[in-house]
Amino acid sequence: MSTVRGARERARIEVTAAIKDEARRRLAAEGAAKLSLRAVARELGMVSSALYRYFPSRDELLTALIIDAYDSLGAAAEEADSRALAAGAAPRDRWIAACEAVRAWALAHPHEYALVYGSPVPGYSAPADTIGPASRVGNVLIGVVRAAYEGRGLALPPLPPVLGPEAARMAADFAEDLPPAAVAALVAAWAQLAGLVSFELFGQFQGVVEERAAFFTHAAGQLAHGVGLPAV
Amino acid sequence: MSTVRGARERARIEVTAAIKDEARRRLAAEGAAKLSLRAVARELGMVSSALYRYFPSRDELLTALIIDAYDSLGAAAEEADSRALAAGAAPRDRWIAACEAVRAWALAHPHEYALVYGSPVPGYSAPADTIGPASRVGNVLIGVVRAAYEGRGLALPPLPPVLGPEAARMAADFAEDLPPAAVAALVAAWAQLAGLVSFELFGQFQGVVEERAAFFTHAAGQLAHGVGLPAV
DNA sequence: CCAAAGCAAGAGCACCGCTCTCGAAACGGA
DNA sequence: TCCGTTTCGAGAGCGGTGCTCTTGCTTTGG
Repeated sequence: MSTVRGARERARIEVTAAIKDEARRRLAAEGAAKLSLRAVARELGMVSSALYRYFPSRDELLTALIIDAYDSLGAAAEEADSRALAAGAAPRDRWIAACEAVRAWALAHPHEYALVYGSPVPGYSAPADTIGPASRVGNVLIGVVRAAYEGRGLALPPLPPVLGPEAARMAADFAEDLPPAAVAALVAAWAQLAGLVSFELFGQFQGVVEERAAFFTHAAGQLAHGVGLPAV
Repeated sequence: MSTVRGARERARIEVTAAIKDEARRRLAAEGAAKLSLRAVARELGMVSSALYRYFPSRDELLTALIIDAYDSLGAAAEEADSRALAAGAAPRDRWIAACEAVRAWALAHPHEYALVYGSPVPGYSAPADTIGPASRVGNVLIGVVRAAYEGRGLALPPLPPVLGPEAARMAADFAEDLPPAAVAALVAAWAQLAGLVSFELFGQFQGVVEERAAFFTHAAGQLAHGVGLPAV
């Protein structure tokens, strides 16, 4: 698969990784707005123009970091769910574990979280390369709901008629074995989860919520209820 | 009150407003990241250094825009709720109307919404001047829940014991006449509402949700249920 | 072995936030 | 009315940015 042909390709891969590492370091330290190519190059002992051999623009570098962040966040959620599953947790507890993993990752990597779920930094438009890694968290949540559905079933209110076709389409696209109402609820819960994490991370809870971990766990439990997971 | 003493103060007020207007225009056109003092000054026919007589830094200009955005958003929510109230709407419908007003404002002013609910742009720290205007949306939601509470009461699940003191504190701070469980649910719903709007605005629903207005209305209804509003 | 391709380096362009100085204008008390 | 004080716009300038182009050097592969 990834047969490295010569010293040149090897060097290219190494330098590309070094650039991303240094960029990630500066991103964590100062945020995306202050991430400068020149500073990254300086820290790596190269001149700024040399960096353009590896990334055609600052935005492309940021996009690479975004993809890595999606992957890292997705892996964290997957791992937390796997751990909960191995411990024999009920769907509701797996759900909460996944949500808490997302929150923990966000608190540990605030600027990377802002990069993926905050306001889009460049002109606009998340490139198509990001949609794959971006869905990993969603897939974890889908898996939890699927397990509950195949077990005791889901407790969901009926969908309003106007949303019927839309929910059916979403179900066909993302989880054809689940009821459309469950898929629609899942998408909403996913966005709401991000809202809870973003508010805490971006300081909106300052002076409002103090016991943030407990509050979040409670809210995640409410989200679990919202997607029909049994309370057991 | 605001007696303008001389031509100097009058000019200062006018120029300050003109700067903010032009900055808002450029913000709407290109986003906060690309808002430059020099471009604003250029468009206003002044030299960039002159602008520092009115705003000590770019961040201070952005802060002023943030405060205005909070106020504009809050006014939109208040107006929508008042209209619903005047039309004799039930609390649940007032709630949905307020949520839809927030979404509509966000869609109409995406960059300003990103400024207040997206990732914090400058170094950090929302200044203290923003907390007043920031609470207007929250107050609307509180008012709707209060009306329901004083009417038929609220249908809320019990709070986990660990959150008892925290919820009581939040209730004392923001709505002492409401049950702590309602206030806790309100805060969570507020964050979740922002999550729904942010996902739509920041492109996270691209390729996922198509019928966004209907989907949002449904999700807002679920949020209403989450804060205990009767379904009537 | 040698042409082609990849590479780092440097100079340079246009822009940025911000500071400082300077002269003109408005202000307000004597 | 005069005059010191304050406010203001303009200009030059500093250090920084993203990005481009040219210039040679090195690796590559036929």
